Amino acid sequence: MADSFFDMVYRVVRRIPAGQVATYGQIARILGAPRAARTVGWALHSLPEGHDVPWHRVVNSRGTVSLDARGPGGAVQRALLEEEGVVFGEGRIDLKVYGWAGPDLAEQRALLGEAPGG
DNA sequence: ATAATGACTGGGG
DNA sequence: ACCCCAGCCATTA
Repeated sequence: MADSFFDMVYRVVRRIPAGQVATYGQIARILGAPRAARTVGWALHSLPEGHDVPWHRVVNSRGTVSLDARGPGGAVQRALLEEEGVVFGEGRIDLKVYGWAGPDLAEQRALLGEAPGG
């Protein structure tokens, strides 16, 4: 399978530029499933080993890491983001500043897998 | 086909 | 602004 929702999530996440972050809900919306935010998180949870997906650029709507912020996972995500220039204020990210604007309409269509012929 | 899981999200006190 | 409750959807066994 190469068109599963999970793979779609990976494609969108790969579109997130360094130094910016997106929310699970935002990715879900881009995929046309505004209520599938949980599934987006699960998709990242199901990430294989040899992946090249910048999963760390995905945070929750609160602007905080959904991983165990107190555990190694959260620390890793935060470290990766800080390496890209993302600043944490009070343990949170200002989505208004570092929030990804999202893909272009054309890009979104491509991510949705819609044919260019209509 | 059903039941269970999960890195979410929004509203009210 | 923060915490808790209920709804949501896709994948898995």
